[in-house]
Amino acid sequence: MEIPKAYEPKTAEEKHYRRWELAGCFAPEINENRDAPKYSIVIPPPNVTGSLHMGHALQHTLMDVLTRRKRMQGFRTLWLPGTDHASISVQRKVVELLRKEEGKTPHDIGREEFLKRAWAWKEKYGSTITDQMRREGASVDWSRQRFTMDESLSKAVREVFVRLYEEGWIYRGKRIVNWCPVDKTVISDAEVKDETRKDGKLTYLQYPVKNSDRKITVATTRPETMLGDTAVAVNPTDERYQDLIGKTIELPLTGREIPIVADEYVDAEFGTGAVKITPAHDPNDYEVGLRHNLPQLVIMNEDATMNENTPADFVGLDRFVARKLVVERFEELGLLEKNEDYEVTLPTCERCKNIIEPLLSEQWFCKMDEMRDLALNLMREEKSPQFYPEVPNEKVYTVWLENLKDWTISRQLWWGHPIPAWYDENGNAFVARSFEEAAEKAGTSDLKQDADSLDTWFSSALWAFSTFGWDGEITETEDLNAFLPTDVLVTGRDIIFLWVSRMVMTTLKFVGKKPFDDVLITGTVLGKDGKPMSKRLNNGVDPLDMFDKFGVDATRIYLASIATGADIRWNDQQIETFRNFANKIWNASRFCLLNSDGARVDYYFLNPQAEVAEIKNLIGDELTDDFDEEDEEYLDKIDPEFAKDNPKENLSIADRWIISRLNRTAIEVNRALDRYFYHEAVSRLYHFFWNDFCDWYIELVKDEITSEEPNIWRDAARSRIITVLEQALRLLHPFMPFLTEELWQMLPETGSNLHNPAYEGAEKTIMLADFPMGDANLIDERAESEMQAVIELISKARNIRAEMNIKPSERVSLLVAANGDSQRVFAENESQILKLARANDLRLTEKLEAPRQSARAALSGSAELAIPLEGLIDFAKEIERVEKELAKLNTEAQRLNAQLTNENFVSRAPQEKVEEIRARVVDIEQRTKTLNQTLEALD
RNA sequence: GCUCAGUUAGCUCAGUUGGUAGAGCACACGCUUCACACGCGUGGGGUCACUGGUUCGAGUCCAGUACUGAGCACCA
Repeated sequence: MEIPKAYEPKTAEEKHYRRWELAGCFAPEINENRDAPKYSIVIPPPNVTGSLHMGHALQHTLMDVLTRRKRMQGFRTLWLPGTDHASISVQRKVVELLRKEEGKTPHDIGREEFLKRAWAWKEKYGSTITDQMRREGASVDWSRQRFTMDESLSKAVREVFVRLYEEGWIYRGKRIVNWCPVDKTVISDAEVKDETRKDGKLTYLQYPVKNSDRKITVATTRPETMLGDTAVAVNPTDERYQDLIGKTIELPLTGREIPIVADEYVDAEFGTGAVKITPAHDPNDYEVGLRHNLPQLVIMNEDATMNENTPADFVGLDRFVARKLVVERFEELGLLEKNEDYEVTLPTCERCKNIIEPLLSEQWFCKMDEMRDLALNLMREEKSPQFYPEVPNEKVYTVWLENLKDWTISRQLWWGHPIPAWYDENGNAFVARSFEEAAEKAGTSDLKQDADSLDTWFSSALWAFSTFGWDGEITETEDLNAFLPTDVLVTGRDIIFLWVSRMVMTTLKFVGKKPFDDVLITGTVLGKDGKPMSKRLNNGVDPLDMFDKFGVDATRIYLASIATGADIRWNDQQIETFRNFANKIWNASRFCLLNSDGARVDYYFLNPQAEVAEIKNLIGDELTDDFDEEDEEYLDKIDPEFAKDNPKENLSIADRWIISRLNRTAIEVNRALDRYFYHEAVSRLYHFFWNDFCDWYIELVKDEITSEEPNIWRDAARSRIITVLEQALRLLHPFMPFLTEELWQMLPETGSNLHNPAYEGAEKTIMLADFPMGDANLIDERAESEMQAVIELISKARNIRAEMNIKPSERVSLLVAANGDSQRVFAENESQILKLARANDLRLTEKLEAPRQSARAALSGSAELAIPLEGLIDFAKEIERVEKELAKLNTEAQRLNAQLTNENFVSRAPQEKVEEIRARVVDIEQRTKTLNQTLEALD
């Protein structure tokens, strides 16, 4: 077999995905077990405008690891993919394309034509991200792929809108909203992001009082809005302004006269104690305006230029230009009191980052009270959904719900779900599932549909059940029954409000079920500079570049190695670690494969007792006369006399040790993944594979399996190592699907017989192999401690060699003093010890008898090691080495003794603990004694 | 302003019932050891931000301080 020396990720990556997909491995239908428990995840739908970024790669990896493991465990597993229509993003792309290619605006071509272009755009570019998901190895069921504007999902949107309207939760009203002048649409509170700027100004403007030489000073961060002022307010108790309440102000620049009103809202302590009131451009002013019956004067256009309600020389000016001009004019009039630096917090549009303009506007709103309570009750009564990590996410979620305000759901966009409302010529609204229904309600067909569309998050809110076929008319489907609630939602913390909470609310209301059990909130992958990746900072890392450079598997397992929920600063060196790990797996497998003649993958090599039990179960406990020929080959397996000569049942300490380590690892990996502790699972696998399997097990059995002589003992050893490897590959598969599949296919005698019973008929693939759960009965504490002693002996010998500068080619002798039991262990592993310590003989005695010219080391269990170094020993150096060791022991002894002489410790600490410390002190004393003798001998 | 999180080896980070401080990388020394130099062996390196408290015992629990970050509120 020709196997390249270095792992080439591309080769494996190109080979397997399509095969898996064609074989139907991703669909739940592959599972042949009728009674299999289900496991389901619905993907957070990426935007059709998006291309894969590190956040996706992270989330997809985490979802795929869970999905692949559960699938291997025999669950009926579904990971449902899909995409989101992303109305603002697509709209912006299409507008831009239109401008560039044809120099036209959307209004030039009209709504219908615009939507055609938008669909075309979606068809052309909308699958970028789903193609990239194939590259990631994401085992999603493409046959169930959804898009938020699919007919069935759109129908669900209309249905939900109509029902909420009919129940009075959705209404149309005039309110101050967040207006994005660049996207030219309203956005919801949740889509506004506050940004603090230090270069703001607080401008103090003087307003002359009519028929008086008094002026009243107001402060503002947005001077241009004074053009829309319809009052000045002061606190009713403010003595400074008592005589001015009820007077009139001649508003400069406008020629308008406005009243001075008294309102509790004004804080007398802040600024000048007088506030300009602009009801149409500020939410607080709006409220004040309502209380005092003030006019609502809108002074801006939808692109945030000044409108015809402003003086002629302002009309058409951008808001920021107008701002400067207002200040200039006030200065000219001598009415500018001051203009001081001020730190301001500006509302910005989450999507386009431009500054939001609060604006009076008529929109559709959704009152959340009822659905909010459903969600809060679910949390209170069932503590659901369960957040991971629970702190701080559960609180963030709950507090947000408690303070929830009405949701602005209309958008001035064409791309999206049209609002199912029609107006007659008098402007009466008819909300209906279709035009026909609306016409019936209105009693006329002379209706015009609402020009706006719905917030993209409105359809996303239904994603948990609309993806399973719920459309309002159809409310039960096989998938809905089978897969809802899903097991876990994996997503980022930025959309807990925008999405997670809303799915909980709508699913409870419309399906009467919770959408998911768990919510796993991932951290943010930051750039190398520790800041969130962004185009502006140019600190982004493209996952596809990482795939090319380090391989998909290395990238995946690196992403999984990040502690759950923690932010991570991107670092190429970390991913390189896992690229090297992939190569290590490749080469260890290569070694096993190069020595695999006569070997086969057979789990019973790792658990012969299970085979014996199975055979006994098969043929009965007693060997009766009707024992037929066919059974004879089993004889050696159940008869202790024969078993002696059966290599399958004669396990060395090293064999029992690696089997124990393997099972311990499997148990820990499963335990960790059950708690979404991916990083712990990765760490366990990494160290099991690299340290236990490669550094020790391969080295310990190397001679045996590379022996030239083919015989049953060698073949058994080969089968054992290759079976351990195969188990390790299964454990690694959810993290590194391509590498493990590539290698697994090369192993001798792998087939669908290794599959989980649920997939017996399927084409052979590791992704359907039974996931090892680990068997606690195969954890062998004794083998582990015995092997630990062997490892310690070898390590100490190597340490002496390195510190004494003994050439690798120089063979040494090992003199070891140990008790009977330890001697047996060392003797059993003599050849391995000699090889790995580069020694040519090992002498085991009760008491150490070593020449003066020896280097020595104390081992655990009162054992001692000496290496005679006649002519080689550097006494000064050896003294130094031993003293260093003694110093270490001394520090520890002091600390432990301090504890033991502390009466409080001895009397109050658990007896167990005290005994443990005592035992350690004894051990340290023993070692110290040994080393002191060594020093004496050296003097 | 309120709330929360973080502060552990040069770097990036683990450390869940309080009981000998860990990993990877980097660093030093030595290796053509027949799977792997994307490697092998050995080693050095930390008063776990600071102050106080609880405890026989604190990286771990409590209070406070400093710095970093996030969310919410305010923002005339």
